[in-house]
Amino acid sequence: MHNTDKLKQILHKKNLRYTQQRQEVWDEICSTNEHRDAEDIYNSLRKRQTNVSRATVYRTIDVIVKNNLVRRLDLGDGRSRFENKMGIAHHDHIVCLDCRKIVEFMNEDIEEIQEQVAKEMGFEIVRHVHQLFGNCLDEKCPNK
Amino acid sequence: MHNTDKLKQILHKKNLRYTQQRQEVWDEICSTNEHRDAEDIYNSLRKRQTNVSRATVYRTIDVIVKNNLVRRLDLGDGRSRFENKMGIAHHDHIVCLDCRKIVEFMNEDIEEIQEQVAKEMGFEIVRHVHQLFGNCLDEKCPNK
DNA sequence: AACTTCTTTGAGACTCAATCTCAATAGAGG
DNA sequence: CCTCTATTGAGATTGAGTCTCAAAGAAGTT
Repeated sequence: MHNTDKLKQILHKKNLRYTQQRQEVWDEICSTNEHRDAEDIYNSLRKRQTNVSRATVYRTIDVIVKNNLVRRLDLGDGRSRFENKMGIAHHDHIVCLDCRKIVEFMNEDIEEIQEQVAKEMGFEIVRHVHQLFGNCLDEKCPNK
Repeated sequence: MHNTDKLKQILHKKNLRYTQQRQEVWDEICSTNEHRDAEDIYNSLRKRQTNVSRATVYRTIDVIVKNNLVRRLDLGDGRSRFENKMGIAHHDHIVCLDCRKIVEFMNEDIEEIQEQVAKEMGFEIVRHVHQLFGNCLDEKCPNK
């Protein structure tokens, strides 16, 4: 399904209005697979002469996060990153402490065990955060 | 080892000074096993007439976190919680979305698999964050 | 005990991501 | 094209945490 249609569909379903600004923000987010923060997205929009206010960028991101088009990532550095979720399977993240590279991983066994652990402790998991921080062995990474 | 000695020892090793204020903050942190934030700790100190400034509370927490007496916990709600690490084994956390109860868990298999996964992806893990968010089945929990 | 050196403290200013306010603007169904 | 609401933009505000700098105070030295 095309970007425009997907956004329109969701906004309509929730009785929200389809606006130029929301489309611009959504287009911007769809334009790369990097993990960018709200400020980056805002700046990219300005750079291509698209005037959407900072408040609207934040508000639009909230809407699309709540509607599962985008995932909010909190890597503990004080600002949220966002990643397009369209057609992307669940995964968690490994972050290089030197070059800040972010790599995705997914392990079915971990997923199962954590489900089991939670059950044993009397919990039903709604969501989880699993992040590994370390050093990558990449040649181009500083500290090599 | 007694609280006072442990703190003195560490400060001395790092050529930092042992002060009344640092002792007060450390005592306050040792006084419970809850996961409190800096503001809570600051308020508890004031409540018992102990005047340590907010800046000093934050600075002291930084010192003891860096020296492994205390663990900083980021549960994604915008402020750090702290937990005493003295004699406490490694564990991760399950958080109830309804009552905010925090329970600890530890699973050796998950620890091993995540180490393995990181290795396969060319990383050496330095630290990790693993948090499960969900609903507890506790009778006293709201939404029951 | 007095001296010296260097660290620490407190009060409040400041930062920075994110949220809020409210008047003006503009979707969308009739 | 009207009406009813939702949305927008600019800038103020929030809140956790950090910084500044003069004054206070550890701790080693004589």
